[in-house]
Amino acid sequence: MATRYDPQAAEQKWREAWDAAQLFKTKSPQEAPGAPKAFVLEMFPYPSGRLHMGHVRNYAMGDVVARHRRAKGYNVLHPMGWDAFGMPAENAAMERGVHPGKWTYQNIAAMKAQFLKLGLSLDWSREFATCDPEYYGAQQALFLKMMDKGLVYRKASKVNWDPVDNTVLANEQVIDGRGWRSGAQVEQRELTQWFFRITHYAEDLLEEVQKLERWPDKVRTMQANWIGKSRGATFRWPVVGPVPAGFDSGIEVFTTRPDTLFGASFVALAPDHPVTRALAETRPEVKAFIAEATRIGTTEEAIEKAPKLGVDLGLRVKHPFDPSWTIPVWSANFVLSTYGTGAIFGSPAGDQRDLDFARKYDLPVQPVVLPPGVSPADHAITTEAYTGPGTIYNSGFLDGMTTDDAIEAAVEKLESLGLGSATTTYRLRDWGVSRQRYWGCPIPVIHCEACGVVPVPEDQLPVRLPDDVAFDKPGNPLERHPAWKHVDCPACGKPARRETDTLDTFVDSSWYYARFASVNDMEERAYWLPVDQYVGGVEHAVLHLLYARFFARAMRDVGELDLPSGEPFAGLFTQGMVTHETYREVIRREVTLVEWDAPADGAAVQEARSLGEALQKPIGAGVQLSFENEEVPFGTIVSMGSWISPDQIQEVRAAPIKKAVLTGPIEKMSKSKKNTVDPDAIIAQFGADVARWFVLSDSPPERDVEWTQAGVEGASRFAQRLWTVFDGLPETATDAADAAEALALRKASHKAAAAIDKAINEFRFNSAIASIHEWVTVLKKAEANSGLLAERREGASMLARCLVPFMPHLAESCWERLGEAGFASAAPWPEAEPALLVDDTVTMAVQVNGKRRGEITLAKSDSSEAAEAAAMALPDVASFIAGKAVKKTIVVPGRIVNIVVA
RNA sequence: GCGGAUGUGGCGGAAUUGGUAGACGCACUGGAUUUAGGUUCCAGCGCCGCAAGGCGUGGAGGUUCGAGUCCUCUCAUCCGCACCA
Repeated sequence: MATRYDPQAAEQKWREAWDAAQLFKTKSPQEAPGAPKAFVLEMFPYPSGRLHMGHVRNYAMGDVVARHRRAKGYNVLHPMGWDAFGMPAENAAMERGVHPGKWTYQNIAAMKAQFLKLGLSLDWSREFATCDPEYYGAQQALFLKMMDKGLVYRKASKVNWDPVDNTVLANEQVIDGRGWRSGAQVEQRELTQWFFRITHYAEDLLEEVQKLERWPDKVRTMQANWIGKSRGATFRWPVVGPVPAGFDSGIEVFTTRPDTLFGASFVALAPDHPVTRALAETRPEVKAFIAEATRIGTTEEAIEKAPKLGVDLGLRVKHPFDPSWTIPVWSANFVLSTYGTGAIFGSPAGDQRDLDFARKYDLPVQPVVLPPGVSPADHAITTEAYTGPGTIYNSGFLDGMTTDDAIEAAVEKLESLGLGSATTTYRLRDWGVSRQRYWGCPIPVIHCEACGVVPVPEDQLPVRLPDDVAFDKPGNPLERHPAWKHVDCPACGKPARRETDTLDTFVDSSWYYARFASVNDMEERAYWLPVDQYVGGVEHAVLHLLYARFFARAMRDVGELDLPSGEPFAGLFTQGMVTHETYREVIRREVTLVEWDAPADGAAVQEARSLGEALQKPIGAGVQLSFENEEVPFGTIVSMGSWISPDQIQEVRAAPIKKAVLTGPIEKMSKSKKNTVDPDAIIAQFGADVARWFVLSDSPPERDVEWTQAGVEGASRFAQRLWTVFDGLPETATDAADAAEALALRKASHKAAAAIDKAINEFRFNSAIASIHEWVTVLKKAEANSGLLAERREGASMLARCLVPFMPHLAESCWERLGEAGFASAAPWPEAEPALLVDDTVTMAVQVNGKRRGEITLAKSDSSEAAEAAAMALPDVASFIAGKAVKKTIVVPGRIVNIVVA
């Protein structure tokens, strides 16, 4: 009788053995001559203190790739570290009085202990945290080099200010007008900030992202949209009469539609355009408009089609193609100061926003583009602008041209008039990196009244964070520290002030992959980079992944990275989330609602209404909600209690007061919804292998997977069943093997190994797991045949090696049970023998008029004629074609026979 | 509004050059083993139908001997961006 596999004992044993053998230590290029390299990387975690199932899935996927590559003969780099600077540590400091550094390193220790239990094939010798002074010191050196190259600069600008986190946010970090972490409504403030010149690489970042074939299309598209390239023209509208100083040469606008210039009826400036602001000094109505526009811009909750607002600035400009024609200049709230020149011309017939604005303020609407197949008399613009292509009319020298030709002709004309030229504009803006926080990388500069901004000399790096800081007041502790910021100027020696802003933590994660490849050896970096396979969440599609691409270029250009393409991640995989059902406690009220509109206790009705909608379905199904086994009739007043965790369900159901459990939607695991499952508890109960197996098995890796208790238990049962394949192997064969059966079993094993190999290469882990299931079933069936021992042993040996990427500990136990030497984790991949992958017979479907009526099995060498004859001879086929004329027969060798009858 | 995806049994999903739709897993049903629960094993499991057979990949058309796969239109859901001139 087979023994049971004990994951707890086995997993610890193997982890210790791997560790003792230094199995996953990275080899230098010299130690692995001739082997191709593979840098496998998962996005490193923020040390929050606890591992969650999302981590397990992310790192399990990376580990499948790393272990598979290792078995395939690659020299593998698979490191791990910590993205350790950030707000939560400061929040902990404020709430609990613990130093952010202490809190962070404690969390790292706790999480690392959890990580180790997962059995990941990581090289921990390269571990670092971004808050280690060695790391952020190197980052400071990099910052100074970039400053030297002009890739870093300082300017006063409007910034996104998060009033909860008390810091600045980059544009990428503002989502729907709210801070990405705090969720607070972001305000605009004018501050002097440090910027990375990411726009310097806008064109390259856009062009190269299209070439990253091993990135998901979705991410590539998102980045391309974010960079937002537009070709158009920038040109001046000469101003009539006196204008604010500096604008006497005219108002500059950007457009992508110069072909519609003859339809222009106004020029509009952004509310914070310098001209608008200058006029506001003397004109109260302009000032009032700016205030109103700013108010709407920042407080509008759901930015639902904010109304078009404007004010006539009282200026007029001359049309570039006809100086005798002048049009008014307005300021409008829909014009963005940050895009293009912050000014537009309105051509209402060809742009919906311009049309809305023109209708509201009664400005002319002159159609200039005729849609194909429409006559001028039939074309009228009322409330819908026509933005499509067509023929230009009402437009002087552009008349009769197509829109495309007219764009070119108009630009040429503008150029010849010396008013402007063709330009390309990007939506992407420079990356503001100043943060008014303590727990981040100090910006290594000193401000001197005499010398200005002075870089900290290299031999004084790293600029370390002071340890003695207080978090009792909001704001930046570095600013308030009594001594830290007071230093002497490195240039003139006079008293000066240290920069107290720290760098955005996204800077830390923009180059960590290079540090993993080598601390500072450029040759070693060149060997490992780019990362061959990067694995992480899609939420970083524009933030981290764009910044990292920028940094790789910047590092290359300052000589820190020999990476010609500038692309740090050759392959990217974005994995789905781990979800779980949600549960909510429901408390019954001793009232029954007669009608929904009954004016009962207002709040209760409100709750009952919202719940009533949710309950209609479950109650229809008859089982979802019951109090003490009594079904709740629709219309009963209940109140929604709090979210409860899966293990509280029994407790709530058994509660003496009338409570029930409402099963809610399946959502991403989160603390607030209490639908998390603790990896530690799962590992303690089932083992790490089972946890890994389950998060990879059910869904394709890029989609969400729903965690279910039944699913984990199924995975655990399968692990035991797989173990019996090995544990049940007898030492000696008792019968002679049947040659045909032996060959069939060998073929099944070799085909399975090949299928698993292919599926892993294609990131179809769920398919690989399905193949392992089938394989185990085949091997279990073979147990009844006592003559097949050699073939069973061969299959088992291959299976153990194919199992390594998924359930590495169990694979080792199986390997050991087989009596094989060394570690399964170090064994080469079981390559299938090509001869065993081909069959000499084929099964073909037989169709009559495209409907399947039977199947035939033939030798592979049989001719099409033979196949046709065999098909015709099938009784089921014969009955369908009896008495009918066969019009033709299609034979696709090895696939199908289709008989077409009248 | 723009952009990107995705729609297949009760559920997660296979089918990746146009060629046997539903692999594999979960759930469920029946049976065997077990004092019982659990485990394990065997069998069944798209829908309608007693059967013969018919119908089936969101919907409607089309191309083809043959369509989940290709084309046109359409509906739904999810994600991203959102006054970007």
